[in-house]
Amino acid sequence: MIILTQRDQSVLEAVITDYIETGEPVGSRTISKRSALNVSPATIRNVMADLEELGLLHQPHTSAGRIPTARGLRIYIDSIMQSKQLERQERDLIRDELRKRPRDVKDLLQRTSRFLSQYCRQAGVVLWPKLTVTRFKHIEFIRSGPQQVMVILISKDGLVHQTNIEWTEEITQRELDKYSSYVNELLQDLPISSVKERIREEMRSEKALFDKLVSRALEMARQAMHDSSLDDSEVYIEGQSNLLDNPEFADVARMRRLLHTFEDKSRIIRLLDVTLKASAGIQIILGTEDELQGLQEMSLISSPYGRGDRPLGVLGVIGPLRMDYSRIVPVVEFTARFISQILELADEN
Amino acid sequence: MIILTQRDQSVLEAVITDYIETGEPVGSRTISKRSALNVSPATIRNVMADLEELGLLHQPHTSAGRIPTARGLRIYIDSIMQSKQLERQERDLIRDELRKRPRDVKDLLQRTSRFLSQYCRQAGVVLWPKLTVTRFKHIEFIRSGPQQVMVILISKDGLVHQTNIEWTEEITQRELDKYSSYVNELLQDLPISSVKERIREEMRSEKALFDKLVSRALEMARQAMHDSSLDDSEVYIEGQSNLLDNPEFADVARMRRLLHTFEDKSRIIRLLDVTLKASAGIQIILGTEDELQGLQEMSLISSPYGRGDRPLGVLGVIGPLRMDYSRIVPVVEFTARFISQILELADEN
DNA sequence: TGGTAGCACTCAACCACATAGAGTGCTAGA
DNA sequence: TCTAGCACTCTATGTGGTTGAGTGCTACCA
Repeated sequence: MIILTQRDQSVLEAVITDYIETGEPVGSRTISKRSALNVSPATIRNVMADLEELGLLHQPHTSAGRIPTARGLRIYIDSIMQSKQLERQERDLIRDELRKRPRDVKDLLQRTSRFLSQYCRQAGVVLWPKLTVTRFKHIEFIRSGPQQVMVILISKDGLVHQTNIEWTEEITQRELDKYSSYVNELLQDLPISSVKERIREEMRSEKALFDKLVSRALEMARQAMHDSSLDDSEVYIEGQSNLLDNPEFADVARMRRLLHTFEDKSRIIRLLDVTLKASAGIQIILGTEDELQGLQEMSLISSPYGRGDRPLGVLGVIGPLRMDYSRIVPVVEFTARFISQILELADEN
Repeated sequence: MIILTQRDQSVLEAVITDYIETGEPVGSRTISKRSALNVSPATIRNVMADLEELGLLHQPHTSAGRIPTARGLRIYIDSIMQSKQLERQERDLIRDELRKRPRDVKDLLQRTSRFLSQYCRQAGVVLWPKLTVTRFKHIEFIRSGPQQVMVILISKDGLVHQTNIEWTEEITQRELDKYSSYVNELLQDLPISSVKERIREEMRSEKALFDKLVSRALEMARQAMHDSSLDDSEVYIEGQSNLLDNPEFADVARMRRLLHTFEDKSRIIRLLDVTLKASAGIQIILGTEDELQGLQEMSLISSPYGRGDRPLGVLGVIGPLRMDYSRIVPVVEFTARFISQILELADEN
């Protein structure tokens, strides 16, 4: 555990704030002039040397100023930084932006992602709710071939999921309708995670053993819910081009690495899944080599949305390590809360 | 109309092939050695000077070689280039790639886009089928609140579309089921473009005037089909990072412009719509300033897919002007044909 | 003992200048 | 009509010098 004196903290904060603003290494003179503590550059230099020894600052070359390391940022974020409060008008703006034209969930989340990217001038990211955490609302079997059935599954939150299944014998739409309505009745309001279980249970019941319709309907439902893609996650990343405006991406090689990472969504999904499972409010992950390969020098501010006890997905902002955390953190926090509200409303019915 | 001698054509072709390969301006000496016509560099220089005067070649500075202009490329593509035939094994590879795991349409097209990007090492692009060009298969009204109805609309090709409508009075799922089955009967197999018309017609019929259920069902269907998003297009662009590997994007400013363009999909959609409407097989658009703003120096190779008389969407490849057209054109062509086949099969039922 | 002033030192960034090499245009000759 | 040769142009690359920001260290002060 690193213990910093009040002055150390002030200097660290000053370096970081200035660095976040300018993106350039910060010299001792600048800090001496800017910061509240009235000490000379030479003194600052001593403190900075100490902070460098602790691994919180870094000097690109001997005659340059300092920039914060990931470790330095970590400490700043965890114990020094004060998140700015959102102004009322800012909150209103976010609300208006997200509330307009309440179309389907997909639209809402896509727009959220776009909004986050624009408002924070970084990349906005939203992890799509997994079906498995919502509740069953409706299923529909539709004949799409002599022995082919298209299945549409709808969750309480308004998520729509689509699969195809092959059936062993020819089947009419009329029969399928009967299956649908039976299964709908049976599974109404169940958490999707326990649907499989319920079906299996029911299949063992007396009714299923003797009633051909029931047993077939159950078999079809079983196949439909067996689909592995039920558990698939999807992720929206918007505003990647905002990242390019940061001077840290003057380097083309870096850009390329980053875009590659964004295209291979699975890695991002895995990362967001961590936040989802932690589900402990806002979370900030700094891209040191070990944690997010491919996102070195990047940083992720994210928060789960949904009910506290039942998070649906994750939303947040991806940007360079040099981001204005004190501004973006409350924006992400507020957005997550607001989206949760909207979705909860839908879920009531 | 520009008339070129045989030799002019050969030189133009040689410049372009070499330029496509290396990305560097091509000098007279290189061509003299490489090309089949055995003439000295000096002669080539004369020809090149002529071609430059015609606006087909361009010289970045006096002591550099030539690069083709968009106009030069146009002529090359239209009348000089011979598309390579696809090897059997290449065709098999494409087929295997696209046929595996026949999930829903979305998945298929997304994979197609990804495949095109990987195989051509450029960005792959797919314009999603518009609902309006397919035929009606199934509609489902689902209660999502006391006065709110979620509408799921499914087309023959397996496209799923979702809307919400507000209803003026409270309504039960049971009623909604009746509406669904009535509307399904009524609209079965109609082209979606004429569905609105059909509904209006039916609303004027005697039945609708006296039967409350019918009139309400029709009203609901009308509202559902009124949704402007029916006509929305969506577009998938994959493999943007491939573009970065081209040396022409060493320039960061250019990159940024390009990414911005890709994020504002509406422009791309408008562009692809042109191809869709022309529906005349493969089409190559070169990004001279006037045609595609934001895509300067880029080029689009695209082809509609679907039936000839009823194209569903467009797929293709976006890359720099310097692309291996002779290789990519047949790939796009074959892919479009193959995807059309797959979708047509689904449409039969 | 902690803070400060001063000074020598380091290093990137910038500029001016020189050089090499690729490629051209032009002219004279086959 | 084509080609060989030559002078010319222009970029890319490299070199050396200068500038300025910023440091570390030491000596001094309260």
